[in-house]
This record gives sequence, structure tokens and C-alpha cells, in this order.
Amino acid sequence: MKIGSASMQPQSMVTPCQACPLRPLRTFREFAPEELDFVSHFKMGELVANPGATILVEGESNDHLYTVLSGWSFRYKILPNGERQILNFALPGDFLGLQGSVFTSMGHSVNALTRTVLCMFPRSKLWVLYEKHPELAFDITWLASREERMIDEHLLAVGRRSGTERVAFLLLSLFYRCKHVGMVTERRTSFPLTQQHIADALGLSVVHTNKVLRGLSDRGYIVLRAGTLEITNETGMLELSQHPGEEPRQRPFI
Amino acid sequence: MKIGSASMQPQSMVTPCQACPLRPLRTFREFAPEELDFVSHFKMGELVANPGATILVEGESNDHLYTVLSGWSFRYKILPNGERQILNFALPGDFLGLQGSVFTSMGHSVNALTRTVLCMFPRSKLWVLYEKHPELAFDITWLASREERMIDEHLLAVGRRSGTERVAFLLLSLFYRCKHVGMVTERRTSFPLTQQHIADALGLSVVHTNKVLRGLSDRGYIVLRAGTLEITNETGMLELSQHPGEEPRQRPFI
DNA sequence: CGACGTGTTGAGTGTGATCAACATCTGTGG
DNA sequence: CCACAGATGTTGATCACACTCAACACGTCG
Repeated sequence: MKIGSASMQPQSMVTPCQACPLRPLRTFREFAPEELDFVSHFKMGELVANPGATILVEGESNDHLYTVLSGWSFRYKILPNGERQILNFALPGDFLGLQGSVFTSMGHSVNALTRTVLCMFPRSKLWVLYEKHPELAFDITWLASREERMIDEHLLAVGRRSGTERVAFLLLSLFYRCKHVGMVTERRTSFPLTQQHIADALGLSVVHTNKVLRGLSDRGYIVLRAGTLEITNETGMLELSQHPGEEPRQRPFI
Repeated sequence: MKIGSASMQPQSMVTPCQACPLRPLRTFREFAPEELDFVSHFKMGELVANPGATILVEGESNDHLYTVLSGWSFRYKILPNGERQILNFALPGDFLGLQGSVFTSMGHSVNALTRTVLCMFPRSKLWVLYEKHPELAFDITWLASREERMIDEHLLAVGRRSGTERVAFLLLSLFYRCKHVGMVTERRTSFPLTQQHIADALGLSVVHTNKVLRGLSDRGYIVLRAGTLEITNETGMLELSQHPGEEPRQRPFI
């Protein structure tokens, strides 16, 4: 596997928070002018991670927090015997690296799936944020709670759903998340996961994952090819996977 | 199943925060006098939940936050088809109900396993905490991150470990958590879970869980009976389950 | 061109599920 | 005091979902 690299962009080249392409989306909450002002100073630059690049490493401490600006990445853990469990995927607007700022080290690693651009915030200023901007501190708690909720759902899927249900569940969840950040047009979204990623997220083997995907395609639920996912039978997918439905709207982000 | 009840105790009957039985434990961080003062006003009373009683309900909003003072409880989700997935267990010092205060509703339910006493905090004052006590706000974020870390570990276990490994992993994790809050004497701790609980936490059937437990007993790893768990071969358990070892020291609590 | 990552399919196997029966123990009511 | 119901634990027999192994197709890239 070719491991991509990650590089830091100087402040001058980055998109200023005032022109953030995500904030206008209906999904994200409004910012008061002074909040926007603080965040734009909080942001120290951007990190560009190429496909396959490692953004955060389990066991290491990290001096930065990140918000995904564009691209796909994923959080995962590795067992001593080499087995990988993908814990969650990160899409634009998602927050990464909190554990490494709050504890002495990260409990998981993060890799880029596609070229990923992340806003970098210095851990050293996190405390100022908590002191001076309780609303933003609250937002961080909110985001941590949302992450917890997503893992809870994921754990329920892995623990108590069959292979087919799991795959349908994951695809639907990711589809809805893409939709909320404007990445879906006409029931379709770009979808950079390999079958290995799906398998590692769901606790299945690649071979079985392949057969399940084939089954879903054959029955007309989805079309998955060339890095694109199309949900051709949303109702069917909802029933099949016992999915709770789309995540409600409006959320904060930093 | 006999469903227990939960009842609120008037302020006068409760243990004051100044005399909190948990705070002196080495596991928990020190409090500045003004923090202790705030928290003692933040605490509005205690909730006593009998075994089997429901403390929090998925889908409902809740006006209170809780810290477990004594007893065992567990967080879980139920699938439409009735399957239950236990997400985590809560021990003394653990924080509950954040989701219901931060979102409009809880994403999971919480039930008492034994008689459980919880400190109640009003959601309405959470905002004051964020404004006036950024250190405590940070502690809440810390606790949310810790919960996330525990679920990550749990997800890794359910997704990528075998039945035996999973059971060993869960027992060891709970054992270490008990140890940190002073519930272990001589490699033993009280252990109120039924095999059904273990199965529902690990995504296994009760029957298989029973056989696995038997196997662990027969091979001398554990002794589990009459509500007591003894780890008779800790090294063996660590190897078998590929467990990362005891959680590091000092943590905050509210 | 070959190497490698990815996807596909078939054959055989096994871990863990399901079904079923029974043993304990508890609390409840007759 | 005993009979009974219900929750829990135990064990064996059978079954199936998902795993492993294996081979091959296809694309991209050096």
C-alpha cells in the first residue's frame, strides 16, 4: 500500500473562517460575530492529508485539534494480532483529536481515505476557549456527545445485526451524513470506501462483505461502483437495516 | 421480571458533597474549595433506583444529569425486533444523562442492576457551570471523552475478538474499573451481572456465553459465582483477551 | 511487462446460534 | 408447609451464517 503524506499549509493559503464553505449549510448552527472572530484566531492553519496518510496515531499525544473541511477519513484501532476495527468515519464538519488534547494520548488512529483538508487548532488555546467562550466549550461537549451517540449506534449494529443488516445500516448512515453536508445529488454520493473498509467497520470478512454487497445490488437496493454509492430503494434499506432514520438537523461545529 | 422503582430523596437525607465517599479515592482528582462549593449547590438531591428500575429512557429528554454514587447500572439500546445491546456499565463516579441535556433526547436507556444511588443535577444549571466554572466544563468534556474511549474499546472487542476473548476482555475491564473505585479486595469483587447481561453486552447468545464462562472457569482463569467475580489468573486473562491493561490513574468527576 | 490492490466466486469448515430439556433457586400464594 | 411460577444456569444435539482458503479477473502503476 502506498502511504500518502500529510503536509501543513501556511496560514496565508488557507480558507478564512469568514469564508468557510461549510458554515452556510443549513446543517450547522449560526455563529455570533465574536464567536466567528475567536474561531478565526483559534484556527492556526490547515493540514492537507493525501489518501492513505495518517492524521493521528493511537498512543501518541497530539498538540492539535482538527475539523474536517473536506474529504473522507476514518478512526480505527488495531489489535495486537493485527486485526483492524474501524470505529467511525469522519466527514466535513466533524471534529477530530479531542482525546489527545484531553488525555495524554489518543485511544485510536485516524487515516485519510481521500485527500482531506483539515482546519488545525492548537491544543494550547483550548483552555482559553473554555474560559472565554462557554458557548463554544458547550459545542465541543455537544460534538463529543454526538460522536458517542454514533458509536453507540455502530456498536448496536455490530453486536446485534446480521451481516446484511449491518452493511445496509452502514451504507444508509453514511448516505444520510453525506446528504447533510451537501454531498448527495439525486440519491447518489461519492463513496471512497473499499470493501475492506466496510468489512473492518462491521466486523465481517472481506469475502462475506462482497457477497452481501452483491446481494443488495442484485435485489435492487443499491448501486455501488466506481467510487459512487446510489441508494435505489431507501424504504427497503430502512426496513432491512432497522435504521432509525436520518439524524436530526442543526448542529454546532467549530 | 420484577421491575423495581426509583424514588427521589429529599435534600436533607443525602450525603453532602463535602462528605462525598468517592472524592477521597486516589482515582479522582482534587477539588478547589470553590469548585466543591459550586458542585454542592449544583447537586439537588439523590435518586435511589432499585434493582431493575429504569433510570433514563431512550427517546425521552431528561431534566437531570447524574453521577453514580453507589451501585451498578448499565446503558443499552433496543432494536425494533427486541434485541438488546448493552453499551456500557456504570460504576460509582460515572456520569450519566449528558446526551439528554445536550440533545433533545437520549440515544439510549439506563437501568439499575443493583440498588443504585445517584447524585442529581439540574440540567437548567448546566449552562451556569459552563459560564462560571470552565474547569468543571472541561471535566465534563473529559468524562464524555472517557466514555467514548470505553465504547471504542468495546466496539473493537465485539467487532474483532472471538467469543472467549470477548468474555475475558469484559470481565477484566470491569474488574479493573471496580478496582479503581475500591470495590476489589483480594482479586475479588461483587459482580451482579447475569449471563444474559454479559451476552447482551458482547453480542453473543446466552447459551454460548455460558459455555465460554465454563471454559474460563475450568481452565482456572476465573471463579464466578454467587454474585462474586474472582480473577485467578490475571496474566492469562490479559494475554487471552489482548487487553491493553489497567486504565491510567487520576480522573475528574462531578 | 509484472506487481499489487481490489473485487468476485466457489468449496469446505467452524464458531456460535437455535432448540430443547432439565436443574436450581427465589419469591408467592394456597 | 408445600406447590407453583419465573428467572437463571447448565448441557447436549443440530444447524447456519459467516470464516478461511483458493483461484481468478480486472485495473493501475512503476
